[in-house]
Amino acid sequence: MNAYSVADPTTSKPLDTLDDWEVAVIDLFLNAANSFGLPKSYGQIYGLLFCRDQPLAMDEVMELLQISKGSASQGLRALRQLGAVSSVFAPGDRRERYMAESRLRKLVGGFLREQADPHLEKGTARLKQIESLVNNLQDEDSRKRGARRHEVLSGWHRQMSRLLPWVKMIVVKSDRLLQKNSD
Amino acid sequence: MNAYSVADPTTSKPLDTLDDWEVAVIDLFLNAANSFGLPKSYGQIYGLLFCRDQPLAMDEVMELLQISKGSASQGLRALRQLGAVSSVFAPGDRRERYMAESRLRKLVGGFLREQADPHLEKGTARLKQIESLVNNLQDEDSRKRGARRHEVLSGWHRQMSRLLPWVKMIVVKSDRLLQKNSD
DNA sequence: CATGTTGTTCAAAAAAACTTGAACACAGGG
DNA sequence: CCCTGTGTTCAAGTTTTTTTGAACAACATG
Repeated sequence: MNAYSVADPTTSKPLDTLDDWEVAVIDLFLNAANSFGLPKSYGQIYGLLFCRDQPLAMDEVMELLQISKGSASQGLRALRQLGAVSSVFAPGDRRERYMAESRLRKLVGGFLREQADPHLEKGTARLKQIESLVNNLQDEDSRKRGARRHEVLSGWHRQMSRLLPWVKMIVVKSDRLLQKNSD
Repeated sequence: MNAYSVADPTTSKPLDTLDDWEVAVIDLFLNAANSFGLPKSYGQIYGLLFCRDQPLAMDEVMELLQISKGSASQGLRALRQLGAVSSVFAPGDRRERYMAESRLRKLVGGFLREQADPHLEKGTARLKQIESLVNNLQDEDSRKRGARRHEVLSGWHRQMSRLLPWVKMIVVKSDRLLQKNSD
């Protein structure tokens, strides 16, 4: 047993508790979420669903992870938004049930679409703003220095824009080389 | 003039204040640092140095950005560690002076080396731990499920390990295509 | 409709991350 | 040696982010 185990002996069926390896996987995703700048509860929720064969309902997620209704609701929404989680309805049950997307290319694609792409767009606007501020400068030397910096930033922006499609493509390519579609 | 301008009229030389475009660039890097999971002060410091032709000393950074000694010291150390900032000594001045690295491939390389590589290493250890926990399971079906999940995670880990060198290479390649070495 | 179930929202509480500044260490001069 | 300029450290304070839970909306069901 471990910290996530449910104490109540009347609910001691395996699916109501977490195995030790599941706790380890959940913790792995908790840390991963952190390094991607996402709340740790998102990582926990994804990790839990990732471990399970059967989709889970929100109250089961709350119970197993010992998190609040609010966290579960917001986490599941964000994960669906990222394409990391999808939902299904079991016949005869009004509750929505959630399962993890475990194809890496989908996860990477969703993350880049939601996080990187918006940044690139904002970057375009910011670069324009900087350019105009630089052009307003009176002093010749200052304007030249500003213009050089603007060029460097534009170059970075261009390269980043080129890089992203490659990142997606490489993941797909590895995917095919491995002759699987589940990673 | 802007929020970063120094009020004291006795120090009104251009290099003691920030141009509007510099403020915009600093803000750009502030936001970028945030999205890379770095403290915003790191972004500000890098942004300031990026704008300048001449290397700045720590007290100049503090003054221009209005940040504390501690932030400046820690920020500069971290940025040097990342390879984003290098230091030089001007003759006849005991202070260390700092300048920004503006070659994208160096920045990306340093970031990946300091952030991604350690994660991959920790991942290897975690995967071993998970594997052993899975192998300890008594129940046949549980063990099988755990083993499948471990395989998926190992596959992701492998793909990520392969992806990183490509990311570095693509940046270098663009670098050459552009026939420049300053971005 | 009244009721129970499911899920969302959001203000307040808690936790985490960042910044500050005073104390400290170190290195040259004088 | 002592003093001054430079930079680091870290406990405490501040800010930001995340989590919580009670109130609320939506909806099916009897």
